[in-house]
Amino acid sequence: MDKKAIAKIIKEMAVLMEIKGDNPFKIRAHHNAVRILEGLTESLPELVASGEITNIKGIGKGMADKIMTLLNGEELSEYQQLKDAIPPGLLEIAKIPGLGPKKVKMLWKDLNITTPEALEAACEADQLSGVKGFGAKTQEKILESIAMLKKFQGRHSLPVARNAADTILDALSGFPGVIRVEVAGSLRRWKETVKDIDFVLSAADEDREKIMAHFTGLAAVEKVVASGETKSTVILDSGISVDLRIVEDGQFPYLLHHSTGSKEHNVAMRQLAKDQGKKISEYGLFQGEALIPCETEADIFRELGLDYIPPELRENYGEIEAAAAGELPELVEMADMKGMIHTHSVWSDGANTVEEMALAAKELGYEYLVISDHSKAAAYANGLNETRVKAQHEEIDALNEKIDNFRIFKSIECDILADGSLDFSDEILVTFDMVIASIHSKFGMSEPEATDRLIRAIQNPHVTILGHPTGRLLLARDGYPINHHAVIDAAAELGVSIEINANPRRLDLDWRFCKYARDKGLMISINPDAHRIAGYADVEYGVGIARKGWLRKRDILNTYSAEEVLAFANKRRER
DNA sequence: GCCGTTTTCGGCCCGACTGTTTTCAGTCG
Repeated sequence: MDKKAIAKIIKEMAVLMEIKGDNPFKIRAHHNAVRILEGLTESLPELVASGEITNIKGIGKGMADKIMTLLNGEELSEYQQLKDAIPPGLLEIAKIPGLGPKKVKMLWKDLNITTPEALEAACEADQLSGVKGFGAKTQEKILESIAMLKKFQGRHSLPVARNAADTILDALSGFPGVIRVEVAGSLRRWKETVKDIDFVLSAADEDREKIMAHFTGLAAVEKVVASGETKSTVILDSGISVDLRIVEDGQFPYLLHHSTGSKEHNVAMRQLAKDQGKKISEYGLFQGEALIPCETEADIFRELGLDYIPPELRENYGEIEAAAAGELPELVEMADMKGMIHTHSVWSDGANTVEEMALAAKELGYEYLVISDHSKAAAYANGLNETRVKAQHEEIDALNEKIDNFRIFKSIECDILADGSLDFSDEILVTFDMVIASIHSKFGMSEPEATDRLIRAIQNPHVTILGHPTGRLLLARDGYPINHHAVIDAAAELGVSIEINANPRRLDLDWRFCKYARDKGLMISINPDAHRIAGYADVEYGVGIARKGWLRKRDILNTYSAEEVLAFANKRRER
């Protein structure tokens, strides 16, 4: 059983224990373990085998034993007992907003409701309103929640969320009485998908009501879920839930920090404050009863003895310790990006000509463009055969003559075949300035097979960059399973770069592996995979994810000049 | 279930909103 499956089971155990009514701290320990597993970059079997796993804060002997049992494919008796004791449909019911473990248990014990379908029927038959703690309103809300869950998957892609957030931010920032307003939450932290959007806003007490009314009355608002003096929640017509919290301006930085999260970062920050004899909440940083005045988030961090922690890093994955030690990385920025790598043209499945793509990149201030159309195996994408490759190279040579102060590199997004070989011979590959190798077929592999396939591919000396390493499509399909650890080690060893595919549907390499890759000396490339000029804008998502992964300018291939990038490709070929 | 060197037992972050109450439990972030 792999890490992902183990995390899923421990998570399920936590929910089952909640419904059962177990010790809340035991439950929290399980939730913590899930998060640790999800963020783990080291090989789980190795950590367990060496016993190192119990050195991870939050994993003790008990949890290590559970993990080991599952890892060995053995049955976990505690899990089986929980499953035997609690009907499986309750797990689905627990996902319905507004229904927590206590109410789920009550539905089960009092009404014998154990499936979402039964719950829906019971609501329609008005059977809930008589149960203690439930009422007509609750019943109505459950029906709405069930309908909403059916309509929307619950998470949203970054472009959908950012567009919605920008629109609301515009509407709020110009409104009378608004002093400061910012997007917080997972969107500010650059998570790869978001569940909702959080706004924090400062205003005088007397202006709150009209600002709240303005917010809940916005054209994009489909439904007002909750509306209070300091906090409101709405659902937009696009299906995203949006929270707005309002405080007086003096509290703004504390609320911004609190609402940005992550939850785990906040818990650790509160503990840190407590250790220093202070207390932090969304209302302030306190020494005893006295507020420690802070104008900005940076002031808050400074008062706690920390460097400013950029929102992207606030996941409690070591950023607080690094900030205390003055060892936070100087993160890569959009302005550092010098070239567009991994782009397509009309030669394969792109919408613009090479010339149009080049002129647009130049216009945006970039110094070079790497054109990497699909190779012949990608027939569905009008992939290039050997003859057309030659013709495209002639076109690129001519354009390089014609366009001043700009460089177009000849490249190819070369398909990795099932056995790990590439679909062009070395005689053809050598004619490219650099080669991106990607998998586009035969996704149904086991982890060892897929890992081996990728490593074999990058062992070809012509390969410069590994494209979208897992092939995942966010919110749509999981990638093929790979051992990230092994692939990153191999790439670092060979001098091959791995891309962060900046398309917001991919964002693959996952940010959780970036820091490990960086520390292995791997060069990361932030690539738009642009199929049209507008696709260049996706680089911003890639930079956001790279920042989230602790990457600095020097870790990113396309922050280097055209000559340096070419040198990188040539150096790999010489190895 | 995890943690810790003034602890191996006794803690474990904090507050708003809702609905169903008439003072609060449950849920959420």
